[in-house]
Amino acid sequence: MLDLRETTSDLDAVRAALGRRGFTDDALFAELASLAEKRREVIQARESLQQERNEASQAMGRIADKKSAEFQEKREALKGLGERVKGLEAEARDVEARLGALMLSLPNLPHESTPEGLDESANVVLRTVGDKPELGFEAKDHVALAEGLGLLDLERARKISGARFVVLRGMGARLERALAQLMLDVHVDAHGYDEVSVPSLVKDASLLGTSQLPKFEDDLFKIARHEALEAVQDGDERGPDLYLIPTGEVPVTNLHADEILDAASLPLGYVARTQCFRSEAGSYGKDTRGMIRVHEFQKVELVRFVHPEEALEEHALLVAHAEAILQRLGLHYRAVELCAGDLGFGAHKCIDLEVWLPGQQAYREISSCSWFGDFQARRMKARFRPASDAAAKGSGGKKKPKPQLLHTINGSGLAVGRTLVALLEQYQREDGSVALPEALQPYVGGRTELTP
RNA sequence: GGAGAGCUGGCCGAGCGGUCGAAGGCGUCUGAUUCGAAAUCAGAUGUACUCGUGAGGGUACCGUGGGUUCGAAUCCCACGCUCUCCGCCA
Repeated sequence: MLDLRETTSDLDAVRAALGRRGFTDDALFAELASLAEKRREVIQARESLQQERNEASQAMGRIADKKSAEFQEKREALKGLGERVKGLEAEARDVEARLGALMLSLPNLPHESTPEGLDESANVVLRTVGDKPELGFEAKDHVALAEGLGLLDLERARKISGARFVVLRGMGARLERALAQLMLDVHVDAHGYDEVSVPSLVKDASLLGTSQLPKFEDDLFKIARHEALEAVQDGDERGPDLYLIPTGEVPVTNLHADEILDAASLPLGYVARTQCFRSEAGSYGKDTRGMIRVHEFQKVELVRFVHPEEALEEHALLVAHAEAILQRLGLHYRAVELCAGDLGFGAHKCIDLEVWLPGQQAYREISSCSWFGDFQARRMKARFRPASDAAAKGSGGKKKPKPQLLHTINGSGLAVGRTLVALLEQYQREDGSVALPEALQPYVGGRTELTP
């Protein structure tokens, strides 16, 4: 969420910044401006009436004899004041709720370094690492390879769960496990992240915090609990209130919701392997084959909580951490800076890592590393207290600095399933066997290749 | 599934219609003491909104929403969340 005061005090700047990402809605901005003004008026009216009520009631309290005629008289005189206060309170709440809903619907402002452009064609390739493997034969795709090697059983996945689910077997299952473990080990031991193991089901408030809700409910799987179901059947408005996480970002980022952290504890870095669930509504016909786009997959997620002044460098650092995995595995990939129009809803700046898939002759996203500025932190109320700095010391002031919103950064490090796909496709041999990179070998019992 | 308890400031925890933004403790900060530190003593220490150039003023917040009342952290109702015990279960 954007800051209300900053947004309304310079609405044109916000409109221009959001315009960069193709977000234009004049009616919305007009309503925002008028609601913001209305809000001030109502707040002022409410507060002055509250003050009147408080002063009168306190005067009542000071009258010793509650049975006196004076007391009775004053009480009569005050009847109705409370009602008027309540009326204004309700009005203020209504205005603030409408304004809040509008603010929640605004995406984040792109960072100044974010390239111009309205769709992915304007994304900028920052660097390409490694080379496309020269196979010398026609590349098979991961489905053909995996089925040839007995790693993948899509038919049975369909039987037990339906389309867009995957069953891995034998070395397929083991490779998934090995990859996740390699990733976790590198991030913990080499990059200094704290490993956490977190729930796959979260409350709506958590999804609101990381900005999957309220706008992207259709992308999520909801869990209907019995009580909640009954409430719905009884005509109650309340819906199910637990969701399957679409990414580890949600539970991990919300670890510090509603907290005020010590400045000295920053930056904080967490890594988690989680199951991820996506409804993939609206992606009919896209990537229907194999394990590129499925309802359930594993991902190793990196999340950093950082000081705003260090955020830009911290973002680059997280990208480097994710890249390190690709490099250890010897996978050819490129880093792409998303243009303003391709940014995710909450992102301030975003760099995608795209791995080369010979079977598709295309680069495919394997990690998306976003810097959210204070967009998520404001929704989550995740703050830190700055260290008392030299300025305060010099002036002899002993005021504690005010809490300030953190910046959040996250990215996959990496999507496990897609890493497996890339591995198979890039290391494939003409006979359908697949070599295994050295870094992975200790995790698969020393095996150096997969053979049919 | 059954029974019960609770939700108060950075944390713990008292309060149970007006004098309560809220005792006390812990933590933190400042000062005294010290060669320095620990210990001790004294003082300070919530968040947000709003008015004001400023100094400063006002308002809200004791899980959330509603009700009773001149007045609610305190009473009533609903909801949410957390916890405990029993049952079931990885």
